[in-house]
Amino acid sequence: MAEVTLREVALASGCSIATVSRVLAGTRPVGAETARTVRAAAERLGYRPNHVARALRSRTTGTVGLVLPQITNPFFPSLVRELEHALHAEGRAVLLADCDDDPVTEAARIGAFLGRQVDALLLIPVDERRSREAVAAAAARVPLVLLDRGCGPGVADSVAVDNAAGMALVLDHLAATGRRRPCFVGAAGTASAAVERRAAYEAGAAALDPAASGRVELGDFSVAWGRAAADRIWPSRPDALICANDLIAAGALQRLRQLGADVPGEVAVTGFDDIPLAGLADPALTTVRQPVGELAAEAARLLSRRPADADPASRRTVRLAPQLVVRGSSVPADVIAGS
Amino acid sequence: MAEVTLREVALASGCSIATVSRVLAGTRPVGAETARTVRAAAERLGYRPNHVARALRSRTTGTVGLVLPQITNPFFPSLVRELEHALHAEGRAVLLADCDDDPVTEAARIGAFLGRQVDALLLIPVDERRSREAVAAAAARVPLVLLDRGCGPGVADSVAVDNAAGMALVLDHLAATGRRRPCFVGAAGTASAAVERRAAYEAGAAALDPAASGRVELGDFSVAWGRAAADRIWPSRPDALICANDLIAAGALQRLRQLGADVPGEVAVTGFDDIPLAGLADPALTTVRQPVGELAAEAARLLSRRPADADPASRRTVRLAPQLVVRGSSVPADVIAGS
DNA sequence: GTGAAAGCGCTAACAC
DNA sequence: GTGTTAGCGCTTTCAC
Repeated sequence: MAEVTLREVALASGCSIATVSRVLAGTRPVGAETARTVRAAAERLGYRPNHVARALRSRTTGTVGLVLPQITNPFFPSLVRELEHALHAEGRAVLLADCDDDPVTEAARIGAFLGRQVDALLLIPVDERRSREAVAAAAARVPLVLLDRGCGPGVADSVAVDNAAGMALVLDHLAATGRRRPCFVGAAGTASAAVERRAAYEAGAAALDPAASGRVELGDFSVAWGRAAADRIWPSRPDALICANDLIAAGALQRLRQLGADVPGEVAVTGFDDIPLAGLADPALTTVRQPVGELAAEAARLLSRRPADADPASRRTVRLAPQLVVRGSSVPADVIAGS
Repeated sequence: MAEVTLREVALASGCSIATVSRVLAGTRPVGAETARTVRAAAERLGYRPNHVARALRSRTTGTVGLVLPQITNPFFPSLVRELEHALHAEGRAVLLADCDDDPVTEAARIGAFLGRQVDALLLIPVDERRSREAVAAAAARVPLVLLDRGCGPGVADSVAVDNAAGMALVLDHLAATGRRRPCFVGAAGTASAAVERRAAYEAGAAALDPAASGRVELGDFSVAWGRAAADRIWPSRPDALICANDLIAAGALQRLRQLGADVPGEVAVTGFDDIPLAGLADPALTTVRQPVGELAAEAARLLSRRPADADPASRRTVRLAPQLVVRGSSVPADVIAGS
């Protein structure tokens, strides 16, 4: 199984190695006749280009590092999928790193990828602050796009959903369906999703009820917190629980039903992200779908556009519009079926 | 940001490139004094080895390709996580491919990885039969380990859970808790998990009830099928629904409750895999946990052990023992709490 | 124990 | 349009 090299194809087709390279890589114009001969020889010998040699010479590996906090976070798999497809379509390969939600591990993985000469990095930072140093250092070396979460202003290009718009969609929907006593169940901390979604709730809820902006409970982005929050909040009888993500919503929904609450009759529950679990809950969760495919496409576009040494001042933040998905947790099933 | 190379470290430390290489790679014994000087110079200049150059010369990239059917399948993320950690611990990087459940895409991704000179492939085949050709071809070129699913006998080394043992755990548990009229809800097709789990049910169920082996309904590994199966089966009042995976079980459980069934009072429901959803269902699903960490460790071990041109006849299949996780869908909550 | 030299397979200048 | 000539940065003989 000795690998066929350019040299052997050149020998077989009677021209130089450089010409063969040009034909096969399409780098520069080549005579039609020669091209045909070369291609035939390459085909016949079963030539497969050696990407490592190519990378060494051309100083570009065609490889992108994808660094994420925890692949087991249910929102990430679909994002990974879209990114993999978008990048593969451009002939690039994806190196994957899972950071175990730890900034130290994250820094190590970033370093390992840089050592492997990735052309660019796609990164969902573990932490708004504690990831910043490693991210900034990496962004100085290769094009780097932040996804889904921010990492401080001006650190790198970033692509994320428009959290405020998503929250507004939810509030409009609840207002339109007659809810007047909403309550927000969010996450504490500085993560951009947590902060932005809460701020948008506070800004928009006053339209339903002057007191609504103050009804905010903060925990973390987990099912367990959703359950606990339901226990705390239900005695005050809100008519809508607006949760900062689907995990919280799933937990809240489950506990509300255990407490005997009628969902959506007495109380609506909404989530955010539209992870697979959202459609499986009972009743299924009304939620905000992130435009995962567009996020991936936009991230890929930013990566290829930015030259290696681009001006840091030109950093861009792209915000994409989310979509409201109405399901049974906010509206009776017959209404959905009838619409 | 000119990269520091061995040459510069050599110049700075007053010895040859070769010596520097030997010190930094630890390939061969080097004088203690020289080593110290070299290391200091490398440190001071901020030397970072270029993996691409190393790969070209040493013909090993330190890279493993991980090819899977669909990262959005909820069983895979935790497996990917464990594999990434196990491989990173050995200094290897993971190239990820998502095949969209399509054997043609799968073959393309395998080819792309081979072109990138991966040292080895870790592969969860899309299809028992339609993946075989590409897998066999790849296995002839690099060490290749099949994970979770088989791909025909003797095609490659493989690591998977012992499905029969898992099914036996479920049947023993149900028998011990007094169930006597079980029914199996599985998946049609030739996928090894589908076949092995069904066969194990048929072999073991007769101990509970001579007629049980015949009570088998086959669809696919989805929530929707679980719901449909519950509709079909509930009229015959089984006292246990043994599902081939957690998605089926989640669907069946949801529908059974909608039909007014008392779970676990009237009927127990069990799953397989222990995906995150299993713990979130209401009541939480009794299921069989795959030893994900061990699967990953064993796969990594097989990869590093097998020499490139190993004898095809020495192919190994490793089966790892699963673990029963008893939750509320098969046993009343107070029993679990009290145990 | 250390250095000199020869490439790994490919692409990029530079001539013609 | 095509060939010739240099390497990319590293590891690895082969001498000493």
